[in-house]
Amino acid sequence: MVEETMSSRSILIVDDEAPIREVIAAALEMAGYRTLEASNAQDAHSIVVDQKPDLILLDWMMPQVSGVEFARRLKRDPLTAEIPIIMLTAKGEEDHKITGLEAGADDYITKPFSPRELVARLKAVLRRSTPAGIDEPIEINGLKLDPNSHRITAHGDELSMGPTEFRLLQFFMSHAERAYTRGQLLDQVWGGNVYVDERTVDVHIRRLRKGLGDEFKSLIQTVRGTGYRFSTKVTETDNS
Amino acid sequence: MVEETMSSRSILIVDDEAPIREVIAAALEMAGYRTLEASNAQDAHSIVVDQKPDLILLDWMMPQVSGVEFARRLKRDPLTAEIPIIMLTAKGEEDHKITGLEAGADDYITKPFSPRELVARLKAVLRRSTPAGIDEPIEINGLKLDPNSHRITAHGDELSMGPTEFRLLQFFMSHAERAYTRGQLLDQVWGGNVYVDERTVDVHIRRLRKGLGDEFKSLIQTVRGTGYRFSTKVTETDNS
DNA sequence: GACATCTGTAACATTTCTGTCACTAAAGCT
DNA sequence: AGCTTTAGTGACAGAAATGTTACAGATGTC
Repeated sequence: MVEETMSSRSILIVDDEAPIREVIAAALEMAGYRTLEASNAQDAHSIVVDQKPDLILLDWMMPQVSGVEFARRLKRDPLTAEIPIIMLTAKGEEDHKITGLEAGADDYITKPFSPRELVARLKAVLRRSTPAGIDEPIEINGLKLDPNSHRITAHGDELSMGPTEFRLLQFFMSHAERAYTRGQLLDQVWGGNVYVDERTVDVHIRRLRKGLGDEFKSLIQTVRGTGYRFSTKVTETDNS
Repeated sequence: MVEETMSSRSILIVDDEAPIREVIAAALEMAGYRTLEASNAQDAHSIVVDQKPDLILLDWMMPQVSGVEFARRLKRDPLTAEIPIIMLTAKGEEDHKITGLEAGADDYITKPFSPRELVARLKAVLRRSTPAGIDEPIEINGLKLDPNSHRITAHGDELSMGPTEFRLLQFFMSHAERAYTRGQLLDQVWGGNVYVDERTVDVHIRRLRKGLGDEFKSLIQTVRGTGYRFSTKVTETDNS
């Protein structure tokens, strides 16, 4: 997995069972995050206000104030509403998904889950919810991608492509001039926790090239034996 | 499903029931993996230490030492901690979330599962456990090799060559001024246990020189009776 | 529900790479 | 110079990687 180098974020883990908290904390710290822990909603709330964690992992089942209730409360307060929440639900509680969504959770993880999955989804949520800065439009040679309006234009003309192609292009444009393997692209664009054949990447590359049109499709270059690369340096006899 | 040729990875299957092991082994071998089998923790441990498998498929339920216990043991030992583990759990055992997390499994598969799913998830785990480091470009006399973009440029102009030539050049550039035998090159560039005629190296040297062009091909020097060498110092005997 | 869109996979087509061989050229040796 | 050994070269068939197309299921919309 290709790691992002960013100032370590802090994650608040809210669960009434200490062993679970510890396991999760260990996994997150291994992945380079700082962790905070709380066993109940009261403590959790103090910590949220006090430490402003970057994300909250919230167990659905908790004595007294339930996870849902706590989430709802956080989302109501403008001060804390922006903090993304990932709900931890156990098998069989999946039906409560709707309630959870209403409460304002940003993602769900169903127990049991692997540490990798946890970290992967956590990253995804963090990436998505990063407020400003990262969402700046990227423009290269007249090809402009705007993450906010979700639009791609070539010299002003709008190009249309599917969501996956959009994310793929977005990733490429923000990581130009570097070759990525299909596996890395799956991790970065699809999200680490999917089980998809690597050849699927090829198909989406094809769709992306098609969507870019003749003028820009050459920016997506094949690196034979490795993967693909987004590069403004066009070479006819391109190869590895 | 046609699979990659990569130096086939070895997977250790640990399950006390022989039929299950065989089914799994067959599926994995079909997908191009080498398989090792063990019916209990003791055997499994010997194999792990001895053969260093790339991944372990571990049944949750096992007589004597349970899968969880075994996993925990492996993760405790620095020597084996890096080997990813996929747990096989049966229906109804799903609740053992905490134990499994603590044990350090990298993924879960719930029986019954399709061979297809197994292979897919296995690939995903393997993919993630083999990170791609960020390497520094190497530059010598205007010849630059950049592992990140996977490019070779001569004074800015891109040179094109095949994957093997790329690796060969990469090896040479990071081990300049030293002669290597064909055997050593096969080991280093082709990777350990390949059975390839040594003269094949000559052919790739030829291709590499061709790819480098007139200006740089003299950097690849023949050491008669021994092998080849990458050197910036042009030998006198060549000046005739 | 009919319709459109998107996704992942499989199957087939095409391109590129690989390892060998046969042969030539050069170097070493007596 | 002859003879022997070693390296350079071009051609080629099979293997491998990538490109392309078609399709079935999933999802969302009206």
